[in-house]
Parts: sequence; structure tokens; C-alpha cells
Amino acid sequence: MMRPTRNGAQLITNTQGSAPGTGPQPADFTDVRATNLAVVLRFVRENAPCSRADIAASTGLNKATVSSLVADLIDRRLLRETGLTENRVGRPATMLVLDGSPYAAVGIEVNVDYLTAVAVDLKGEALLSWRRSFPGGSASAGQAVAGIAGVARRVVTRMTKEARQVLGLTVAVPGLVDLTGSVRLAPNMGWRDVDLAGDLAKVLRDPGFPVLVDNDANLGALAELRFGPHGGVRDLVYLTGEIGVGAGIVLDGRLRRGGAGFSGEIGHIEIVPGGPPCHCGRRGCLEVVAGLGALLDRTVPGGVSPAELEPEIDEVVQRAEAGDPVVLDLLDTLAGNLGRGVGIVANLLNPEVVVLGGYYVKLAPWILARVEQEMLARTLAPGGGGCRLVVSGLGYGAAALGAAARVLDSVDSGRLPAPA
Amino acid sequence: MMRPTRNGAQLITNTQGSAPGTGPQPADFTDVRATNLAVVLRFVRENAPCSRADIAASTGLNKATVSSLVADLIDRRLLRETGLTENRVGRPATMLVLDGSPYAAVGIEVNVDYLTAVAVDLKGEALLSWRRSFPGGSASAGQAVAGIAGVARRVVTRMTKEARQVLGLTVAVPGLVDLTGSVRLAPNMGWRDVDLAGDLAKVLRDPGFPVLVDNDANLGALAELRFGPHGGVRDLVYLTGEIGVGAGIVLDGRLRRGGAGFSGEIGHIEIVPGGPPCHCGRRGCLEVVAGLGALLDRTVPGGVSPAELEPEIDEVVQRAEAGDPVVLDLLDTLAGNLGRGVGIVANLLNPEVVVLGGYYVKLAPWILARVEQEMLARTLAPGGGGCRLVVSGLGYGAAALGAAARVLDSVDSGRLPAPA
DNA sequence: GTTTGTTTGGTCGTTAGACGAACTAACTCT
DNA sequence: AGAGTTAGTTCGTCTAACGACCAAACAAAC
Repeated sequence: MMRPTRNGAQLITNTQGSAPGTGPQPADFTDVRATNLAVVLRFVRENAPCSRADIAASTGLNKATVSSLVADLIDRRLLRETGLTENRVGRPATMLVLDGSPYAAVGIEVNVDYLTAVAVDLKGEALLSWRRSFPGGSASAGQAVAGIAGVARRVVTRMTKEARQVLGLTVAVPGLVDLTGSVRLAPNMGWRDVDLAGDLAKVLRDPGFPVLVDNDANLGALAELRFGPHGGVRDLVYLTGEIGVGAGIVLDGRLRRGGAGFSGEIGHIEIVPGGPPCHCGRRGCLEVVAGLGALLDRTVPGGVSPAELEPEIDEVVQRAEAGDPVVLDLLDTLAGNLGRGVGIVANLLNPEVVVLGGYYVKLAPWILARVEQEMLARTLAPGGGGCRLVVSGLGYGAAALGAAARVLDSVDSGRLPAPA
Repeated sequence: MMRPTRNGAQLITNTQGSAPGTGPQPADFTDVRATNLAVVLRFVRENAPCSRADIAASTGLNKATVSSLVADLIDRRLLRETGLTENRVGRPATMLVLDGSPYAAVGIEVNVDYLTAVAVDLKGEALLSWRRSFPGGSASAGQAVAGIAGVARRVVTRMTKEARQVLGLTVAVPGLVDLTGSVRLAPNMGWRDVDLAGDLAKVLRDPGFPVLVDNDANLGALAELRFGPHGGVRDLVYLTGEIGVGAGIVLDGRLRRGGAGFSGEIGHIEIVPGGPPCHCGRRGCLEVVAGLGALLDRTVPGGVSPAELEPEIDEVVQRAEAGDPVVLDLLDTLAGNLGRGVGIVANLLNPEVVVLGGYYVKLAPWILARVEQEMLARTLAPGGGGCRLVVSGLGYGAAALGAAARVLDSVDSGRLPAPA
């Protein structure tokens, strides 16, 4: 068996929210420990059930070190010993799995018309999945905060009843979210400069876990990265197909949020110069030529109300299935425009995978081929630079799931709960 | 004085070219040491001259640890003690500076018509800057490799004569370079699948230093990051203004190359649907509506020969200075199109800075304002999300300088020369 | 000049934690 | 039963950061 190379790992140092301009943090022994604990945790996540010996062989860590790390993780109730292996030569191995029972990660997705809450255990398995209607578009920001906090509280009490400790809460918002978790602009919600993370922490008064806020597309990308069928992909772009279009950008294995946290605003890239007007005041934005709001405006007489997005999409699907030439033509045009947007992404970022999410999933049978064809035709690198176009399998709760995944990510990168 | 927080630094672990899919590398003590050596080295680079006590106070490392690390770096001839401080209360401090004398980092920029070689010392100060004409467009790849190797050899012997050890050589190429340093496609050079890094290493037969190859825009971005006046910027995009247009993308402090290394191909994003044809076979690419090759085709009668790019640009500048309305109009159109490209970048990546490089520098007086205006008008985030547009001050050797910076980067991130 | 205070930088002992080797445990196969 | 194999633990070693202390070298106050 090949011993893995050990050339230059990146230590986890306590640089969570380090000020920009702060150079690289110095490291000490606790960083080594944190790094290795995270390594073992992630290995078990990806290879459960597995033995201490497996971990040592695959990671290159010493057997003794692995034993110590595993004991630590068991103390923290992150791992659990399960049965022994049988029918094998040699001493049977005690297998290890993630302990699903003591913790929960909570994600809430805020939308114009509804609010989705999910909780998952350490393994990422769903514990709870709620969907409530929610007057996000019409309520004030304060009311919205109260509504979100109410749901969060109910989720937390439910988890507490199951004897689970909540490790964190992340809220997904469709809009520009800065790096502090403050919503700078969310047109569909009618929000501007709402310090959602701060307000929520205040309303939940000392919840005992971190409260984060991020963009829905970013969190959708995290959901795909963790729960999607893309083994070990390090460069991925997720596209939300809602009323608007947003992108979540993962490069080298991590979300890239840009200088202020506003990356991924692909929806307002100009695709058709002089094209139809967009609510943002410009013309020909990707959102108006490949977004679903604009599509429905053209297929549904009398315009689209955000609250009724899903049934209207279903109607489009039915008409497409029935072969309605008007709808098929609109979908083909949409696919062409979307393909041009994907082509831009492929040229500029060269991701391994672009995932179509949201309602694009339902429309995939009629748009996927054309989108891919346009993307390939527009990338300089042969074969799109290896970029694959796939359809999300996560359904509509992707951002909420990604919000929960965000919590698990912080655990995986070293923020472990204290031992009992 | 505030003690810096020490919460979660990222250790340098020996993961230079770790296989994709390989999880995070486990860490051991040597990683801690490497991380801290790099921290001290970088601190001195940014704060020279400074004392051991300064380093300890600012980094949070223990004084004893700093002494040990500094001794190690002095052994490796990376640091040097200089004089003592005077006229201060207390014991005078022995000041430390980067030792400029024993090492050199070499960068070579390959272009269609010329070849630029630079060498810098540890401080980044230029030791040598050559520019040779070079029949890159007409020669075969093999001849080109021989030519590059020849120049490299001369630089190395020159450095050796000055008693300097060459720490590495990086070659900048205008084209698609994969992650192994193989040139997949360089239209202007007429190259396809040339394993430049491998071939050079072979021709230089065991040069004793690593030979890397990267895209010219990527390396331009590194040059801006290290030598440009952008203090501590973590998200930056560099645009090359040559015959074509390329982008080098830095996010969270590091180059992001994409899954295959082909990121940054902004030149072949479709800006004007149905626009003028591009040599790549498509229409309306940024390159043909904002590239300098296309500009010169319209201003210089009889088309442009790549070998004469600079004088022709100078002629455009003269005509612009003279107020030639045709040229001014063309430049304004170019600026509008370029601004749309920059707007795409700002929306998608939200960099703190976009740097215009190459020959855009000479044209800046006539294009900068319009480019910025278009960029701001097209970004969803207010104020362009904080994105500043600046002109490079590095001149034409930016990619070569960045190639050398690439070598220094690898030193800064822990790849230190062995002690004497 | 003497004293006092301040700052630098080094020494020494402590400690965390990874590593290697040896060892024990528990099984299968012959 | 014995040989072979694999798992996991124990123990001693070693690296390197850390805290405390100390001597050196200066300025300022007296």
C-alpha cells in the first residue's frame, strides 16, 4: 500500500474571522491537533464505517496518533464505535462511524413566499424539514426577523427535545449579503442594509451557537458540494433558477465570496445588449433573458405573482410535455441565453462542474442539451475545459440544506464541540 | 499593545502538488515550523527593518520562538542582521532585513515577438531585465523551447557569477496552460499540447531548481499583488492588454486557476452577439471588440503584424493626443466594450481591484473613465461592490516580473532553501 | 557619576503532541 | 496447536512552542 505523501499540508489555525491585511497566522501545537482532528473526522465522514487502522493507513498519521485523536473525537461525541469486523484474517477491527445522535446543524432558507427550515445530523442526514408560507415580500424586515427567529426557536426546542445540541444556524437569503452577515440588498424581499445575523443573534439572545447569514446561491453550492454526486470536486459553480439567477462559486474547495461578499451576481450580467428591461434598471440582464420570472411573464397571462411560482412552473412543464410550440420556443431561447451565461462562467472560472438548481431542474429536459451545447460552443478551452453541466438532485430546499452544510463545514474545518 | 488573536491559523502542510480528491493533509511539527518560518519571513518582508521583539509583538509568537526562527532563517541566508537602533530608551535592537545577496528568482515571459527575462532578489528588487526579440510566432515549439532554455541558461550563469543561487524559474506563456505546466493551446504562438515545463526541465537537465510554467495573465496578477500599490488586497483581477485579453484571478489571496488551469479566458467571452468575427471562430468576443489587435486592425492600414505592436500602439497614442476623432471614437468604443467585460468580472467575482495591464496602460488616459463608468453602471452591488479600477504601473514586463514573483511566493509559503 | 526604568534578546525548564518500536489481543488458516 | 495476520495500545523519544527568568545596553532622572 502506498504511503501517502506528506508534503506541505495546510494547518488549521485559529484564523476564522481574521482581519483582512493580517498576514498568515502563526501556528502552534493546538493547531496541529485541530488539523489532525479535522482530518480524522473528515476521513470517517467519507469512509464510514472504517477502523483506526484504515485511518492511519490512508492519512499517513501514526497509529498511536490516530488512536489518540479518535479517543478525543469519541469524547466529543463526534464518533462512535460500532461493531467489529468478522470473517477476516487477523484481529477484528472496531469500526467507527460518525455519531449521528447528539448534534444538529440547522439551516433556514428565506424566500419571497416561503421559508424552509432543515436540520441535519453530523452525517448530513435530515432530521427535520419544514416549509412554511412566509410573507417575505410584503413584511417589514423587523417582522421577517421575528418570523425567522420564531421558526429557529421552534427548531431548536425540537432538537433539544431529541437531546441534540444545535451546533449552529445559518440563514440563506436571496440577495447581497456582506461578510458580516448583513443583508445589503435583497430586491425581491424589499430589504436594504438589514443586519440579519446581528438582529437574529439579538432576538435569540445568547443562543449558544453561531448564527450566520449567507447568500442562497453560495449555500446552494455548498449543498451540492457536500450532498451532490460530485466526488471530490474542488471547483464548482451552482446556478439558482428562481425568479432571478444567482451563482455560488466554489474554487479550490471553498466558497469564494469576493472582497465584500457580493460575488456570484451573474443575474445582472448583460447578455443581450439593448435587450428587455430588468427591474434593476438595466437591459438584457441574464435574469430577464434566462430567469424564470421573465419566462413566466411571457407564458402566464397577466404576469406572475411570486407566491405562485411553483404551480406556474408546473403549468409550463405541462405545456412543454404537451408539445406547445410557444413554450418550447421560449424554453429554447431561454436555454440559449442561459448557455451563454454558463459559457462566461466556464471561460472565466473553468469549473469542473456547473450545477443547474432551483426550478431549472424541472425544466431540464427541455433546456439542458441546448445550454450545454451553447456553453461548449463558447468556451475557448477544448471541450469546455472539462466543464460538466449537471442538474441538481437536491430539490428546492437546496439552499436550506446548504445552510446546514455550512454549519457542518465549520465543524469539519476544526470548530469542534467541547468534550463532555 | 494588543496581543494578536491566535484563533485558527492555516498551517502550511506539504501539500504543494497534492492529488485532487486527496483530503486535507494531516499536520505534524515540521508543518508548524514551516508555517512559522514563513510567517516570520513574510513579516520581515513587509516590515523591514525590524527587530526580533517587533516580530514577537506583532505575530504573537513567543520571543524565544522568534529567536529560534530568526536564527534558522539567518542560517538559510534569508535574513541578515543589520545595525542597531540608537537614541531609544532601553537596550538597542538589532534590526533584521531580508538578505538580498545570496538568491535569485527568475521569470521569463514568452511572447509572439519578444522574450523578457527578469531576475529579482528576495526583496523583489530587480537584478536583471533583458528583452530579446524572439520569433515565437514562426518558430516551432522545439526551437522555442531551445530558445527559452538558452536564455534561462544565460540568466543562471550570470546569477551564478554573482554568487547567487537560483531558487526557481517560472515561464509565462500567453495561452492555456494546464496545472502540470503543459501548454495546451497558445493560438498566437501556434502551440498545441507542448509540455513546456517538462521539456525545459529536460533541456536544462537537472537544473537544481523547480521549473514552472503558467499563463501570462495569472502571473501578471501575481506581479500586481506583490509589487503593485494595493496594500493587503486579497481579491484582485488583472487584465492583460495585448493582442488578446486575458484575466488573472486572485481570490482570497491566491491565484485561482480552475479545475484544469484554464480560468481567466475573458478574451473569448461573447460581448457583442453577432459582432465581428474572432480568429477563434466565434463572433463578438471581448478580444475583437476590446483587444488591441482588433483596434490596430482598424487604425493601421494594411493590418497589424504582431512584431510591430509597440510602435503601432505609440502611433495610436500620438493620434489620440492630437485629437484625431476617428481614433478617439474607436478608443471610446473599445472602452465601452472593455467596461462591459469588467462589469462581468465585478458582478461575478466582486474583486477589490481590477488592474488594467499591458498596453491598456498607454491608452489609459482615453479609456479609463469610460471603462470605470460602464463597470459601475453594470454591477448590481452599489458602487460596484467596492471594486476599484486601476492602471498597472509595472510596465510591459509585468508577466515576467510575476513569473519571478511566483518563485518568491513559493518561498514565502514555506519552500525554503536548506541551511548552508 | 549613580540610580532607576525600559527594552532587547537569550537561556532554561516545561509541555503538547506526533512518531516509531515493541507488545498484546484476537482472529483465520493449515 | 501453531503459524500467520491484522488491530490497537503502551511507552519512550523527539520536536518545537511557551513561560519565566536573566543579563546586556541604553536613556532619563537625580
